[in-house]
Amino acid sequence: MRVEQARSRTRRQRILDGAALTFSRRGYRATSVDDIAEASATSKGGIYFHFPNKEAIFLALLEGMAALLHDRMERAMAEATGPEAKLDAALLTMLHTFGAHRTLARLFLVDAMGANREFSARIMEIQEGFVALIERQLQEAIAEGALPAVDTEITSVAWFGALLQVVTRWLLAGKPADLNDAYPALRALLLRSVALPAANRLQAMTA
Amino acid sequence: MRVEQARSRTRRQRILDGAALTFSRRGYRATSVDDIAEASATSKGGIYFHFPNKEAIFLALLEGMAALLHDRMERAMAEATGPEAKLDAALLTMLHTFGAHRTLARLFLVDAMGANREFSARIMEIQEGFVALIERQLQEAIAEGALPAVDTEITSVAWFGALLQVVTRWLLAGKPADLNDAYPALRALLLRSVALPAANRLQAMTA
Amino acid sequence: MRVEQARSRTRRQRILDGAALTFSRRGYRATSVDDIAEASATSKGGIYFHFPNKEAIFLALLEGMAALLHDRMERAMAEATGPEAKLDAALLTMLHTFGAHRTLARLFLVDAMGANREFSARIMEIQEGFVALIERQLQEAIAEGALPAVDTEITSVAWFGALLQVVTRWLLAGKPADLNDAYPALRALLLRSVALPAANRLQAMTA
Amino acid sequence: MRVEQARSRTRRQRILDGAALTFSRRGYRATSVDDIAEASATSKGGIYFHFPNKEAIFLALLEGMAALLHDRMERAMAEATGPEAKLDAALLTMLHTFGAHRTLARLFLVDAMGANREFSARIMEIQEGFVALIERQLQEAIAEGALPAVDTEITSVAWFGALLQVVTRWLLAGKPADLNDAYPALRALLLRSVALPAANRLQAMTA
DNA sequence: GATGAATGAGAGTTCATTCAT
DNA sequence: AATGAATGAACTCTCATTCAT
Repeated sequence: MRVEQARSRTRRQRILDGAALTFSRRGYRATSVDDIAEASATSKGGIYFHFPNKEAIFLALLEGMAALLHDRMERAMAEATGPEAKLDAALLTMLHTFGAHRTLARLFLVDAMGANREFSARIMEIQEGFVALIERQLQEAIAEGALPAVDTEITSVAWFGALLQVVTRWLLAGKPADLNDAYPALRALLLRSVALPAANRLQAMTA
Repeated sequence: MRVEQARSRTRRQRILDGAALTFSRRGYRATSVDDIAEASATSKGGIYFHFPNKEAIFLALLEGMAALLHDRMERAMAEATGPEAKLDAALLTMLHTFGAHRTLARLFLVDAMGANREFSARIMEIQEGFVALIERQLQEAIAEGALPAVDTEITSVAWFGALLQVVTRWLLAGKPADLNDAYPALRALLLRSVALPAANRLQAMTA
Repeated sequence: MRVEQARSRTRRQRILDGAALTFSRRGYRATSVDDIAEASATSKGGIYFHFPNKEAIFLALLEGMAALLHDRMERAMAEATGPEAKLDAALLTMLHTFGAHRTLARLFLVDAMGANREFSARIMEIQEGFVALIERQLQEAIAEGALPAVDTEITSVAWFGALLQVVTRWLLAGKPADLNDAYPALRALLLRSVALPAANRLQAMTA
Repeated sequence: MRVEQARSRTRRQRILDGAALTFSRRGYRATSVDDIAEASATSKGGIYFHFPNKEAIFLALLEGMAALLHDRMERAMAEATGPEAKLDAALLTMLHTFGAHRTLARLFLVDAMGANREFSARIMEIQEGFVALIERQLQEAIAEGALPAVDTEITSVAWFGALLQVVTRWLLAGKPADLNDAYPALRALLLRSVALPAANRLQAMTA
C-alpha cells in the first residue's frame, strides 16, 4: 500500500468515526455535513472528496457494521456444534455486539429506517443477509435431523424480528437495563419455537 | 355540538386524511406542509390552526391508527376463548389490518422510526401498548393454567417484534406477496414458543 | 384586480427592480440571491415565492425589456412613413432606449450571453424577434417599391448585429462617449446598404 | 531550447487543447478545473503550475484564436488587390475559420461575454483589434481613391457587428445551415454600404 | 514539475413557521 | 377560521485555489 493511500484511508476512517459519533448522537437528519466535518477534524470539502454525499457516509457506516456483525455471528456459529450451541453463539454475539455499541445500534435500528425512502430498500437487503444466515443454519440442522422440520423462512424472519425488537426496546425504553438479562428467556423462547427442549442446554451454557 | 365545531372537526379530519396520503406516499421528511395543505384542500395557515406543527399531525395520525388497531385486537381477543383462539384473533386482526392498509403500515413501521429523535420515545410508548396487550393475555392464560409459565415480558416483546418484522419485510421486500400467507407458519411458531401444541388447532382454524 | 394580487405584484416588481440593479452592477453570476433580496428589501424566501429560481428572474427581466423595446420600436415605425423615416424611428428608439438605460443594456447585451448554456437559446429567440421586426419592414418597403429588392433576411440580421455592436462598444469601451453621436453615420451606412440615397433625408431629420 | 521547456510547452498546449474542448462543450462556467485536468490528462496542480487561474486559460485560448484569425485575415487581405477583393478575402477567411471551428466560435462569441466582468474589457480590446484591421483597410482604400469617403470608424464597427451576428445566429439558431450560404448577400450588403457596386465583382469572385 | 488531498467560502434552494388581513 | 405572502435559518453540495509530498 502506498503512503498516500494509507493517509487517505486514515482520513476516510476519521470521517466515518466522526459520522458514527454525530449520527448516533443526533440522528441522521439532524446531523449536518458540517457537524461531521467538525467531529472528524476535517473540512466539508474533504468529506466530499472521500464520499459523494451524506447518504453514502451513512450507508458505508451501516454496511461496515452489518458486515462486522455478520462476520462475527458466522464465525461464532461455525465454532459451535449443534443447533442449541449455534443459536447461543449467534444470540450472544448479537446481544454483546449491540450491547457494547449502543450508539451504533441506535443508528442501525432506529435511524436507518425512515431516514430516506431509498434507504429502506438497502436496509432491507442488509436485514435479509442476517435472515439468510439464520435460515441457512436452520436448514442445515433440519437436514442433519437435529431439528424437526419447520418453516425456515418465517422462522428466521420472526427470530430476527424478535431480536431486533428486544434490542430496540432496550435502546429506546431502557428495558431491560442490561441487554444480556434478556438472554435466558429469549433463548428458551426461540428454542421452544422450533420444538427444541431448552432446559439442559441452558444450564450447560451458564455453567 | 355547535356547527363550527362540526365543521372544524371535518377540516381537521381532512387534514389528517391528506397527511396520511402524502406521508405514506413520500415519507414524513419528504412531505412538506404545503403538500399536506394541497392534499387536504386547505391552506398552510389552516393547518397551523388545527395543529401546532407538522410533527403533531404525524403523531395524531400514528396514535389514531394505533388506537384503532389496539381496539380491534382487544375486541377480537375478548370474543375468543382459550389462548390459541386469542392468539389467532390478535394475529389475524393485525395481519388483516396492515394488509389492508399498506401505506399506513409503512408509515407506522418505517417512517415512524428515525424521523425525529423525540419521536422514537413516543413510538416506543405506542409499541409498549401493544406489548402490554399481549402480555396481559399471556398472564391471564398462565393464571388460568391454560399456558405453562413463561417469561411474559420477553415473550410479548419477541412476539410483537416477530410480527413487525414479517410485516416490514412484506412492505419493503414484497415477501410474501400476500401477507396472509405468513399466517400458518407464524401461528405455529408462536404457539410452539410458549409450549402449546399447534397442530390440531391450526386444523380447526383453517377448517 | 384584488388587493392581494396588487400587493404581490408590487413585491414582484420590487424584486425585479432590485435584480436589475444588482445584475447590471455585478453581473448575473456575481449576483447572489441574497444580494437581490437585500436590494429589493425582501427575504430570500420571498424571492422564491415569486420566482422558481434565479434564472427565472433574469429571464423575466430580459423579456420585459425586450418586449418594451420591441413595442416602442414597432410603435415608432408605425407612425413613420417611408423606409427612411421608419429606419430613423427604429434606430433612434433603439439608441435612445439603450442610451437611457445603460445598466439594462449591459444586462441585455453582455450578461445575457454566456451566463448559461440554456440561456443563449432564449436570447437568440428574443433577438430573432427584433430581426423579424426589421425584416418585415424591409419586405413591406420592397413590396411597395420603395426599396430595391435585397436579401431581407441577411440584411435584417446584419443591421441588428451592427446596431448591437455599436451599443456594446459604447458600453464596454465608452466609444462614442454619447451613443447618439453614432446615429448619423450609422443611418447613412444602413441606408446605403439597401441602395437608398441617404443625404437629403438626413438633413431633414437633423433639421 | 532545453528538453524540459519543450516538454513544458507540450503540457501547456495539452492543457489549452483540453480546455478548448471542455469550454466549448460545456461553457466557461460549467467547466471545472478538474474537467480541464481530465481532458488534458494532467492534474489540477499541473494546471496551476502553467496558469495562474482558470480565467487565464480562457484568455490564453481566446487570444490565441484571435491572433490566428487576425493573422489569417491580414495575410489574405495583403494578397488581394482592390477594396472588393480585400473585403472578399477578409469575409471569406472569417466565415471559413468560424465555420470550420464551430465550438471555438461559440467560445469566442457566446461564452466570452458575460463570463466575468473583468473579462469583457479584454474581449472588447480583442474585438477592437479586428475593427482596427477593417478600418485600416477602409482608410487605405479611401486614400487611394478606390472608395468614397465614409465614416471609417462606424463602418468598421458596424461591419464587424454584422459579421458576428451572422455567425452567432448560425451558432445558436442554426441559420443558415451552412455559414457560407450567407456570403453572397452579406458581401453585396457590405459593398453597397460603402457605395461600391457589387454585382460585377461578385461574378468575378464566383467565377 | 507534477500530483491530488485538503480547504472553506459561498452558492442556490427548501420549508416549517408566523402573521397581517 | 382561514388564507397565503413573507421570513430566515439551515441545508447539501461545488469548486477555485493551495500546498505538502
